[in-house]
Amino acid sequence: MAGNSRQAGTSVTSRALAILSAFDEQHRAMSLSDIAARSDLPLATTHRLLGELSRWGALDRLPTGEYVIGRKIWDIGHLAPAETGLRQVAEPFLHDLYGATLATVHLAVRDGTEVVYLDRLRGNQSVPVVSKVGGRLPLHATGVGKVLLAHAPGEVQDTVLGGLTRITSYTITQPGTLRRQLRQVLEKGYATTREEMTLGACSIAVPIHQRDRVVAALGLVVPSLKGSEQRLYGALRVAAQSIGRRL
Amino acid sequence: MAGNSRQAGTSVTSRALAILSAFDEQHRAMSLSDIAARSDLPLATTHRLLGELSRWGALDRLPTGEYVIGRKIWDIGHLAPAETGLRQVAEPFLHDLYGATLATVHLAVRDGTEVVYLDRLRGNQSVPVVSKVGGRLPLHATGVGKVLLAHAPGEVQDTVLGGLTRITSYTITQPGTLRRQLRQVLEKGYATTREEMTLGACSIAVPIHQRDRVVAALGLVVPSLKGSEQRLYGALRVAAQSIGRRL
DNA sequence: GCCACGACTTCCATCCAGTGGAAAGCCCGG
DNA sequence: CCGGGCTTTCCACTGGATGGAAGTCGTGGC
Repeated sequence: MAGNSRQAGTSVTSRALAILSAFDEQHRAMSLSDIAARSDLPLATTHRLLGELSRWGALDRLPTGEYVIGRKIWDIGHLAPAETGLRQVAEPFLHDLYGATLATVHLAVRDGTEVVYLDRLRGNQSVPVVSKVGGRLPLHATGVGKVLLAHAPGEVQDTVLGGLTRITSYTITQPGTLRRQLRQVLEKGYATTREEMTLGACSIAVPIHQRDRVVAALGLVVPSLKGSEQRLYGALRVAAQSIGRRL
Repeated sequence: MAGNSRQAGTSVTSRALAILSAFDEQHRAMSLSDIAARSDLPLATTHRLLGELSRWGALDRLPTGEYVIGRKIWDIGHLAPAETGLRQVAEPFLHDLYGATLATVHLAVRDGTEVVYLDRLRGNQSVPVVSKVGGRLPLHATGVGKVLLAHAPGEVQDTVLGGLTRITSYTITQPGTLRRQLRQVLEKGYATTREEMTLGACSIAVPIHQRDRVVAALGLVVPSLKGSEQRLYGALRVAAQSIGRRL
């Protein structure tokens, strides 16, 4: 007595992809049952797909039996032109920026209503930051996020402004306040945050233009912007222009 | 009149994976027909699978109609623990190394008979290097490669020694010579190359130990090792030990 | 201007590969 | 030694993937 009653709209391929989607920052290692539950697939099916994915190298298996994302995915991911191209070009300028400011340097793009960090240079003894390369954060509480949001289509802005979650006591949660700031970002050419994402961390960020489109943002994280805002902005602007010219 | 005669041993999932495998360093952007040819699948099937993969975000489509690896793969790849964990830990030490030496810094692991570069800090005006983050190079012609090869299982060594391809006129292609060097790597604790991969570039590299296993290699690329070998080795050893302790 | 050619997209009858419930292993901890 | 949770294997069934062919689009040669 065997069954067969697949849900509508789920091709075989998308099931394999659903399994990959089950992994995220909070779920880097999962057991068979976890994965089956999170991807909403029957155990037996999940088991077979996990086998195929592991054999190919998309997943690895830990000694504990848990599954994790494998090297092959990491590998192939680095062929993505947007990410890698931009990174490649920006890399030396990020180093220069770090050398000139000793602040944590961020290179980020927008994906939907989130910031995705493409690269990060972390100063050794500098402010603690939560960003990770490949990681995501909300658009409204980071320097690079505000820049990207200010240059995003209106509908994206509306979505984000409609759900401003509080992260620290300084996070901006009033749509009106943020909208005003976004207008200023366009006027002044840079965005700042003051402990809105992490207590003790302020940031300043500028857009990177490719031709006349904003494709990424470049930011610095420092303990305080007091007095150094213009100097940091100057360094950022030069770097962002140089990167943009080379795209 | 439709047909259906699938080759044995090709599950649906592996067809989707075959498509992803069709992409590599030399083929970052391909048309439908290219992909179908390279993954040895019928056009119509490839077309449908490409559609599914694109819809999910595994692939993007350029304005020209060509397909490229999409951000989602890049994203998920960064959840791979081996790659990301090691990188995360090593990052600050790589910066220190760069600061201390101003040489190009490499962090790499072995995958089969190749080096995979996990991270690279490129000095601005330093020697040109061919490595890319996520890229692969042969084991026998790079500093990090020799280290990883020296600590690899015998069968891997045999395979590599059996096919030493020439890259520059200084590349070591005599199995005996290389085998002798590998023994020295184990004795001295570090490996060197002299223009074996790129003319005008020498390198020095050390292993990174996790408990008592060699999990990665750390290397520097400089115009010349003359006189600075011991100083560079010292800096590398300290960094590698610090990284190893934190794993 | 028009046709020919290549590349991409859509269609659909066929049929076998994927499916998933169930049952059998396996492993701990009590 | 037994019970419960998790993983692995099994297999009859069926509906979705398949791919040859036909349709469409774009382009360049004459």
